[in-house]
Amino acid sequence: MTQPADYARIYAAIAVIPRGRVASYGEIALRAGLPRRARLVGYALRHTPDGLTLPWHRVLCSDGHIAFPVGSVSFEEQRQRLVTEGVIVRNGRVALPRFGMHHDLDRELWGAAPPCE
DNA sequence: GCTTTGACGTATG
DNA sequence: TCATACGCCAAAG
Repeated sequence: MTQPADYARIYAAIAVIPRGRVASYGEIALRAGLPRRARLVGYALRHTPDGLTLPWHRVLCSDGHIAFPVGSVSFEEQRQRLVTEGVIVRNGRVALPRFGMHHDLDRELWGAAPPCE
């Protein structure tokens, strides 16, 4: 069932994530029209074609933690890239309610300033 | 073709 | 918050 077009949509969905924002594997899968296929997103990222550059560091697990093992080179690189974009990473985790794409709705409700902190 | 392996996710205790 | 279990499914061997 999985076709080349599926991967294209996965890569496209990732490319759309705004700077300073993050999304989960599950969200990407959903946006790509592939519900419950978060693992496929992981596979797609692992095998990103040469020449295609993506904001892969903006993809996290559903609870906001970095998928790589803590301390691994990839982990550090992802954390660094996120911090560089202004995303707060604490203990290998990101506060999805604040940095997730879904947070856009809150802006309309609360304005520029977040309700807390 | 069957088994194992994941850059995952949800449920449950 | 941590752990364990199970669902998921394309690739790899």
